[in-house]
Amino acid sequence: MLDLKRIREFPDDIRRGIQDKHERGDVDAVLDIDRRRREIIAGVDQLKNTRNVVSQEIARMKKAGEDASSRIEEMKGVSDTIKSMDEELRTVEEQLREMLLSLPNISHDSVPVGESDADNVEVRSWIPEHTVGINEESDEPLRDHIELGKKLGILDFDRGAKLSGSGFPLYTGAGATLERALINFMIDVHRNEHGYREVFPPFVVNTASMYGTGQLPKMTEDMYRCADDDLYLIPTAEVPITNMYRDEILDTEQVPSYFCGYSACFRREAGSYGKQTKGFLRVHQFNKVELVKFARPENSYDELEKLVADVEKILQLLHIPYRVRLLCTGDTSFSSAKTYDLEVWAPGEEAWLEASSCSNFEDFQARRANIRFRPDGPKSKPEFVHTLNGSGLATSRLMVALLENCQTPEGTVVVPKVLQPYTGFAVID
RNA sequence: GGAGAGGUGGGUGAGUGGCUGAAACCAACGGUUUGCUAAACCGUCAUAGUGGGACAACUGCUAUCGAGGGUUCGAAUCCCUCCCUCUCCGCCA
Repeated sequence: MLDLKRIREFPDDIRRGIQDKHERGDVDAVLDIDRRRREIIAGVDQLKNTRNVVSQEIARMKKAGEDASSRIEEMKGVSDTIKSMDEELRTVEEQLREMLLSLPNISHDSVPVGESDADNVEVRSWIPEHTVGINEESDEPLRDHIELGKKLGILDFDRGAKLSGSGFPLYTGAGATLERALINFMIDVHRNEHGYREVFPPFVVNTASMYGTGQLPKMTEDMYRCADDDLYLIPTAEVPITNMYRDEILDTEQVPSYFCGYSACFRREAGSYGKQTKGFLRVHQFNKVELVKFARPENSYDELEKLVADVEKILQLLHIPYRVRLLCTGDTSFSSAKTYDLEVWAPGEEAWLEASSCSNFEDFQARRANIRFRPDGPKSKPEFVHTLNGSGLATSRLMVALLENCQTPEGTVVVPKVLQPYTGFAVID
């Protein structure tokens, strides 16, 4: 949610920002309704004041044994007016809130203006000195992850579909072990080397949480919902982890703080059928280790760079080639002010796959979720924190890259050194 | 699923219709005292909206005692609905 005062003061900037982001939002309507709201407040507060004053007087008169009936009669009318004005105010504020909730975050100045993926800017790329598998010298054609998965008996898409439908992958044998190893490895690196505190969140959350991080109201059709309990399956651990501190004021020393946590992620991917649906590329359930930061506003962009570096470290340790791209305004998500995507190279697909998205939301989520902190000791006035998060990383896409990069000409897969303590085996064959 | 209990400020916890935005205590913060620490004492100690003011200091008003509605001149206090938490029993991983 944007700051209403900021909209009042710089309406043109907001209009342009919304346009750059290719979102919709009627700034003038917001300003109109805000003006109306303040009118009502001015009037009704005045009336409440008289009511309070006169009520006190009535109390005093009664105590003194005087007759207060005329004053009481007078106040009946006032009370009725207050009631109807309060009702109108509530309606107006609800409208305003809905409008504000539907306005996107505005991109940071450092974000290139652009329309789509084509306008994203590659910031850097990284290629390991040596590959884990052996593929460059061989004449054997590279296999893709589906073929590898089938041949090695580690991914069973058909039976996954039998259980739940397409897009619900089933890992078997060494595949299941490898998946678990990846998760544990990533959490350990972030916890032990990057200073993140580990959390294990619930996988379903209530609507307030979904509003807090910005999934609601816009992404309703993309989420799985348990209608009987009015709970949603989380599309990312960002939701529960960021919402841990919803409606709280953090102490000075609690900011910045870093959290990492694993969760399964559930996405309906409505409307994307037919696109990249084969194998692991787009699934309804996947595993992800998420990084979340609560940062001070003045250095949240430094925190974003560090966050990206923390994710890169994982890929480097796994010897997986990747590139970092800065998303343009049009490709940046609704809630984010600035986003870097990390894309891993999948040689079997001959494609870059988005495996991580790292964003600074500034105070957009914090304002929605009402997460504040005292910037300068226990007496200082609360301010909204800046929230950041990034996938560190999503295992589905990572698994594709890993299998395809670490395959041998014989069709086996070499497990990267750093994962071997977690898997207990060095080769999948 | 059955039966109960309860939701008040950072915490504990008073408060059953009007000088209660809310006692008291603890924590925290500032200070006095002190060789240092401790103790003691004094003081400060919510958030938001809206207006004045230089979008300062400061200040007026309004709101907030789980949420919403009702009764009343007036509600933390009475009534209704909902939400949440806890305890016991049953069932179950």
